[in-house]
Amino acid sequence: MYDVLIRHINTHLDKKLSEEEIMIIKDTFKPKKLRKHQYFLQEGEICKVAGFIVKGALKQYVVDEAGKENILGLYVDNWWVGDRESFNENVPSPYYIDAFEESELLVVTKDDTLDKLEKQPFMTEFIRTLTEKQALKLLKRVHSTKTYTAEQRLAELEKNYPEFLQRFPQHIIASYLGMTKETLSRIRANSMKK
Amino acid sequence: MYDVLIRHINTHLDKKLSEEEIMIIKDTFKPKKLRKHQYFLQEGEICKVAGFIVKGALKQYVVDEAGKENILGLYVDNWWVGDRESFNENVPSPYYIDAFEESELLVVTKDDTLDKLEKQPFMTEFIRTLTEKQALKLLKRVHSTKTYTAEQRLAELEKNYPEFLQRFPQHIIASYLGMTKETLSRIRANSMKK
DNA sequence: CAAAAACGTTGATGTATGTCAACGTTTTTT
DNA sequence: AAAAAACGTTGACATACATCAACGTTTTTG
Repeated sequence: MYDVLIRHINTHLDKKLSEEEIMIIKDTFKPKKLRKHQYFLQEGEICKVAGFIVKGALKQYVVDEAGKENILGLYVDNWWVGDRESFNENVPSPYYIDAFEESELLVVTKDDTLDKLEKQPFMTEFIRTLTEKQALKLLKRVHSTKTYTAEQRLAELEKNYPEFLQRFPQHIIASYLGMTKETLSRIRANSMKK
Repeated sequence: MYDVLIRHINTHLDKKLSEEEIMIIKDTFKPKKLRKHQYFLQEGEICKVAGFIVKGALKQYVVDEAGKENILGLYVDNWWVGDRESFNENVPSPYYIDAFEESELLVVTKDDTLDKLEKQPFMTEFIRTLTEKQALKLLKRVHSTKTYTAEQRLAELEKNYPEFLQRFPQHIIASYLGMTKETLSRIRANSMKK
């Protein structure tokens, strides 16, 4: 279980983790299982843990006045979940995050993060790289939501995250891409014909 | 000149900068002036410096096949500019950044960042906070671009960054908000009437 | 200061995508 | 296995916004 996380961290750092560092990781991250549909975080709550997805799939969303889920993020194996702002600043989160599939996570609490992990240079370095990469992805998403047609956005998703299309149903993908399920359906029907 | 930057860093950290740390800052950040319309970064270039805006205004954009500028970011006094991905990974940037007004920056090179700044815990901590805040803003922007109408997006901008409306002409604001200048003009005409 | 460029507004028209509704299929629950 | 819920598709229609074009005003430039 932990080796998935360790391999993940190694691929994002310049040098491999030492035995000692690996021990620290095993000591601070706790396993947590989520049933399908179980909440990881609810609107109004403070996000108390950050989680690494060993296996599974989760979605992050807001619910609008009409009660419709608006998908902001999809997360699968080897990704991180949580609301960083809520976690860091101890403020209520505006987001829901729930398990879309049965999922296995490794989670850390805020206290453990501060007391153990952030004392470790390898960890602060790792967090930094990760946050930066996340920010870059988001900038690209802002850009693509603005400039591309629904069809182009789908093509981009197929290219960058083909696994999403297998794992999530179409109405979820549609919402993530900022379009309705009907539009997505029509686009697919169209591109079939070619 | 440097006190603007120092004050800025102080507001983002838990404890104030020491005299020694201030010396390091003064030693690594170099003043740089940009004329109106001067490039800070061009598409295809590697972003060699990161800059803090002491005074001025810059815009970040991509140019599409039709030659149209598509504004991704607007930056004014007390903000940072640069392409982090290009800067960090030494890869060509897809973005243009240029001065919209005569601007005064304080810039650091990559080498100085690694050799001097990132040896300093206060600086890595600062960069982390900043990157996180940026990521949060971007997530909100992804969300708002997707879910709000043109009118609501303008209202949001007026609330969050009223200074933009003063400093940038309407067609720039429109592009930043992901709409055409005509639409923006009509929205304003409409809300006047009320 | 005259000419040119940039900017903002308004109207006519086009279009991508949303909304609403009905229906068949697949999956989940009991 | 039956019933219920979730999912995907298709059609008719609505609409927010883009595009194109013309024109007046303001700003920049030689």
